Amino acid sequence: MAAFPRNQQFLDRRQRRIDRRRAEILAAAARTFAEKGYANTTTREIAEAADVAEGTLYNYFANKREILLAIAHETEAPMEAAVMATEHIRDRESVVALVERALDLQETQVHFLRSLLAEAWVDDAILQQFVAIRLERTHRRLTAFIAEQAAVGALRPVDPSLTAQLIIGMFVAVIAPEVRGVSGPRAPGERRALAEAIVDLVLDGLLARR
Amino acid sequence: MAAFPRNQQFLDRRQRRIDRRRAEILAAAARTFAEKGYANTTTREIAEAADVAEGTLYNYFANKREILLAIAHETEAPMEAAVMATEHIRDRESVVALVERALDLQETQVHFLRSLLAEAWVDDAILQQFVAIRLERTHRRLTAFIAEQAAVGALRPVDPSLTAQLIIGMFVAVIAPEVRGVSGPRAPGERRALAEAIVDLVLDGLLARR
Amino acid sequence: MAAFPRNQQFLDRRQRRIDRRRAEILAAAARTFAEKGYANTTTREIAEAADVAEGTLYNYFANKREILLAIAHETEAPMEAAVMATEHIRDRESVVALVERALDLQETQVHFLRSLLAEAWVDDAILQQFVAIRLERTHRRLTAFIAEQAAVGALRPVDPSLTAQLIIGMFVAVIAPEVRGVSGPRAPGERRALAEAIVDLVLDGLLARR
Amino acid sequence: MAAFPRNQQFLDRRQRRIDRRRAEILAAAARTFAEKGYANTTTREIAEAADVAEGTLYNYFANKREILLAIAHETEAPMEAAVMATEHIRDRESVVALVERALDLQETQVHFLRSLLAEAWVDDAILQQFVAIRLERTHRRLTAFIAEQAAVGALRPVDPSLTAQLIIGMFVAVIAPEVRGVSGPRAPGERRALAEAIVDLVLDGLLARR
DNA sequence: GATGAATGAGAATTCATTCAT
DNA sequence: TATGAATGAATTCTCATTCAT
Repeated sequence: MAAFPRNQQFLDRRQRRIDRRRAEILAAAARTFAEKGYANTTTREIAEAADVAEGTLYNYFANKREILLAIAHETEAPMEAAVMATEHIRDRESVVALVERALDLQETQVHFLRSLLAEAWVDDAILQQFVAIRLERTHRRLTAFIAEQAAVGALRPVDPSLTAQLIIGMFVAVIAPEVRGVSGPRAPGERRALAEAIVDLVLDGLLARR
Repeated sequence: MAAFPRNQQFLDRRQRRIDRRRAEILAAAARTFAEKGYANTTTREIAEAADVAEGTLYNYFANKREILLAIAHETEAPMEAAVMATEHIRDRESVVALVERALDLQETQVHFLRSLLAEAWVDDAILQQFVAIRLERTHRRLTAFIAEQAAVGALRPVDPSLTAQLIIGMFVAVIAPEVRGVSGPRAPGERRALAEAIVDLVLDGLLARR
Repeated sequence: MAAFPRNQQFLDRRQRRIDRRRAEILAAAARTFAEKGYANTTTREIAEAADVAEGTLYNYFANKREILLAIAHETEAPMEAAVMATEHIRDRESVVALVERALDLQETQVHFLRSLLAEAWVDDAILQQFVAIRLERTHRRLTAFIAEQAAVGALRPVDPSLTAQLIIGMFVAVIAPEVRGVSGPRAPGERRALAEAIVDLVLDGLLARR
Repeated sequence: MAAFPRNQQFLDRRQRRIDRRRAEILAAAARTFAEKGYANTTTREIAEAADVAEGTLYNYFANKREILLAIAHETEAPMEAAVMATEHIRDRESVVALVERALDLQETQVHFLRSLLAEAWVDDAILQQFVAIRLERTHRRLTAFIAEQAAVGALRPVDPSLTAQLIIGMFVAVIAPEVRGVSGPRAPGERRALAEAIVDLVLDGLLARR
């Protein structure tokens, strides 16, 4: 039928419009949640930020909490990628690259992350489902890596689990200010220096060698 | 006047009763805020947890936010003490002692801290007034200490500010699970091991020495 | 014009399609109203039950209330027929036939009637326009019939109006469970027994004759 | 303790005030539900009718539906009494008394009943819990009575269950207009005539005796 | 000081109706 | 005509705060 492609095209266009609208609402909500926190944000504010009517929100999300969960899901892909990257830690350079990547949080992702983390302090389901689960995986991988390197004599015989936790802490400390919104994005050069400093500290320690 | 001492005594007793009641309310509020977050806690819940009537809260605090601020103020003394302690870092043992102390958060303080930190993610005034200000002081002291030790050749010539930030991150990573409430308090022996591991890692690094 | 018949035919077909669609919507709405009540039924539910889009409803009816009124109008013909039938009460057999017919409510009509009666409890316009008006006509006819039969000595000298009201009450009591939806349709044999029992009771009373 | 009675007295007074307020809200809600139906009545309207703030409703009832259920419960006592009264049917006079009593619905009860019955058309839980259950009990008692009287030869050998249903129908027909609100309360004399007419019709039938 | 019922502004959510496609 | 996303007024319910007792 000749009409099919044309019809299909219309459907596609409509679907694209819907997808775009959904993404706009999500971005607007993330911005607002990041600014004031989930509980202090009203659906009216989200609607205004997204430039739609309040009722329109409910054509895309069942309720306010579903918006938060959708935001949390949006962070899954990039966080997953970051977790995967911990597989490839081999040498100094790979670690530096990893830290750099972790600092490569786009503006949008910053809002999504801040919304997520602020709520994770308060909402056990969010904490467990979207934060703890990934921290734990990262921790496991790092622990395994350290243990394995220690076994072959490349690293000192430290407590692998504890050490992994401390390294993650450094990591978090580095991204925290930006995620919280107290400092803007870092310049690329700064990122590199930061990444190298972490690796340096972790591998060589502070003590001066005689 | 002969009546004075007796009157004074009454006033003291009354004052003590008032102080005690105030502290009870604060502890109850901290528990509840820690469990559900400030915004999700109703004054009714606070009143119930404190076993007083809702109206009674308003005899002690001007409004709900003042309760939160009072909680934040309660954390000032212990946090101040922790900050002060960073003055005394001299050798391995002093650092270990410091970390141990930081882990010495009483049950009550845990609730106060969790309430405070959860809200600091969302409320700029809280963040600035009660958290950032102390982090910055700690960071300054640590930076100065590292620079000074490097100057005399006791430490390697690292970037002192960055290193200070990373060390604080490790610290935070270690207390975070308990503050967030995902793990219970640690056994004393565990604390010591943790403190030693941190110092070990920071000072000697991970690399195996040939 | 030669084209006319063909054109006409198209128009007829289109008109039939429109009429059919309208009837489908009405039936779907009646089912839904009957199940949940007018006020608890959303236009979305009606549309889904009729398998059309929500907007389509508004091509056939000006608004939700017009759908209810159209349903009410649908009940006019059968109820009118029932009212007319009261004209023909002559002997036992004719009354039995009348009651049987009243019980001959089709599945569809049951939904229409339930929607109508539920709303008549709450909506004065509906009550007056579609229910009361017919009850009154029935009552008038029955009253006249009883009076007239009493005048010729066929019936006892009762209060005709009151008696008419009581008879209508029995009627209603008999169809009520099915209309309300608490009992399914009755078997034909049951209907006949019911009709005969009513006539029996009304004409002969309960008292045993000596 | 001397203070006890005084304290008790205060509590009683407070409790009485609370009970009174609750009853006022219930009466106001019943009036409004009776006028517009449950679903068409807003909590704002109830509050206005009760002359309290909207929030106050929720100090007395968990939600709007609980108000309806409380209304339904209010009808329990009088309806129960009416059902109990069917026990005492013995002779003409007792039946007349029974019908009279059923017509003795106070203004308030009329609103409560109308709210209840209107909703019973639409809400299965209400129908079952508050209406059907009592109709069934009444029906059982009446059936048993008729069967027993027929057994001793006092009544004709009719179908007791069917007859009971028809009698209930007459009853309902008599009270329906007032409950629905289309006719005002009847004068006492009228009630007596009505009651006697029902008994007359049921016992003696319509047919003239030769 | 203590109480808790009353308040009403404000929140999330629903839904009849409109209208661009 | 048919569609269904968009709208925003209206609704139910919550909750910090007040105040009479």
